Amino acid sequence: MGDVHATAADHHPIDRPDLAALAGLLADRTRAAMCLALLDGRTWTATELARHTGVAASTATAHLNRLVAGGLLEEERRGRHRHVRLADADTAEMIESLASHAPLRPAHVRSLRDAHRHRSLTHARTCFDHLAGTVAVAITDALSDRHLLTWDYGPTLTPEGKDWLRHEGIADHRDNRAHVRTCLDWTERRPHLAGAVGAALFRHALERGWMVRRGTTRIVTVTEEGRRALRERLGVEEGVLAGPGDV
Amino acid sequence: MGDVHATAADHHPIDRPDLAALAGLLADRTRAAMCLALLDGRTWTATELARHTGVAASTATAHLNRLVAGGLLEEERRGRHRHVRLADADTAEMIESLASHAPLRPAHVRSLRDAHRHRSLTHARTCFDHLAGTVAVAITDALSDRHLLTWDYGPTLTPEGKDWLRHEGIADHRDNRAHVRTCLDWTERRPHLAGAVGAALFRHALERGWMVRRGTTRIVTVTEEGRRALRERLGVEEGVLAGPGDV
DNA sequence: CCGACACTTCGGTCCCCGCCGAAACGTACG
DNA sequence: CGTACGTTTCGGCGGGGACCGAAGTGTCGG
Repeated sequence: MGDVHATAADHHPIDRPDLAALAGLLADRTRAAMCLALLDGRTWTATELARHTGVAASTATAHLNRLVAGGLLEEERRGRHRHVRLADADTAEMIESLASHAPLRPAHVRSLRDAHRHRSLTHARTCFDHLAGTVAVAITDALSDRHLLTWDYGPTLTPEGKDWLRHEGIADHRDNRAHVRTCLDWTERRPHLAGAVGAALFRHALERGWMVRRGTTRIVTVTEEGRRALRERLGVEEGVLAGPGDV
Repeated sequence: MGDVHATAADHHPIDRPDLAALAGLLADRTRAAMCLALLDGRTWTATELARHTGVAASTATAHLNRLVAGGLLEEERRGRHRHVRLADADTAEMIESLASHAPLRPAHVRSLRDAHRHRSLTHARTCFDHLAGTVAVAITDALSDRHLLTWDYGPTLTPEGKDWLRHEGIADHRDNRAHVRTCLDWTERRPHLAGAVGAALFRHALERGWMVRRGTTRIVTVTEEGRRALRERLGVEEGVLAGPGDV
């Protein structure tokens, strides 16, 4: 039957997901650290990332090339700067989800500053477009306790929950198919609210001055006003909301 | 101030997720292929996986060692055989989710058998404990059309949906917090029903003889009886349910 | 127009790891 | 027992890629 391998096979080009290629992008300490840093949803320059990960500028260039080519990052050249950010919310979710499944490794803490920064991160941080950390889990729990969020057959807003969002003016008007997702917290190992509703809630909190972002990091602190608002509106305990001391 | 790095830092052991380590496990073609194969939820022996991925037995041993050590696989030694399977449904979801984000690569098709196998896989296959492929997407769409499943604020069963499951005898009695999740299909790039409800539905279909698994592969075929049942109960079009010819 | 700066390219080193075959080990089966 | 078979260990080979420093390109600011 001679040469067979050039017949019907070519008519149906077979595409299979290249899992190894995607995983390979994240399989390096430096690139993983870059992606984790970019989870703050901001735009970083190449030099910032190089300094943050502790590698030479030339090494950072090579890594960013691969991440951009792989579609994980998007770049924007402005003058002599190379700005990069995560491609989209979907990519961010994938990375955060992967991180939540990853084994925990004891990290080398060099200074008291490091230790404090870590405490702040576990307390409240951004996760691309929504909130993560102890505070996020507490808010999620509070929503559940008040029957605004239910877990039967998957996390969903209850009718009361939808009304509450509208009443608070948080409802995401741009799409009426707002998405409730939950995100597993690495520190808490418990789910917190994510998706479009989680993002709208966080945006709302920032606009009302309930929370502020700490400089150029992922760290978020809850303001005095925020503590009051969250206690009054959701019954979140003040103790949980108090950060690890003021910096 | 001399030696500082051995003070308060040690009191607070800092654990950070080792994203690179987890990704590294999947960053190899052979290991990725093994995990993808294991997505059928079955138990494979080391030799089977070696043959399936086309590597020597000794190479397979090394890979399995790493996957087991990394917690992705669980093993069971029986006599001279080493049986492995994915650690749990959570791990399977993570891999499938990662696969759905991975870039598609044109695969090398060697034979007509390969091409046909691929068509069968895209039509209907197992995804650990539930169904994936064109048929799964069609069923999910049908559930949505009949308002048994809603997408507002995240995928959830409607009250009608819960009643329908109970009426059909599909309800998962083991836990009343059954979980609705959706899984992005690589072939369709559209979501299909997963989670506990998806699993219960698939189990039900197997028990009623609506579908049968094809040998030791992930391939699933819809029986004549299944076609009728799905059309009558959910209004799924027969055309979609017909497989790519009988083998 | 000249220095400072952000980034890139290039050359070179080093190490990790995926692969194999050969031999050893242990179990199953006649 | 002895043979067959599934799996493991070991040695060795080869390639890919992570890293750096030095030199080059382009841009901004004085």
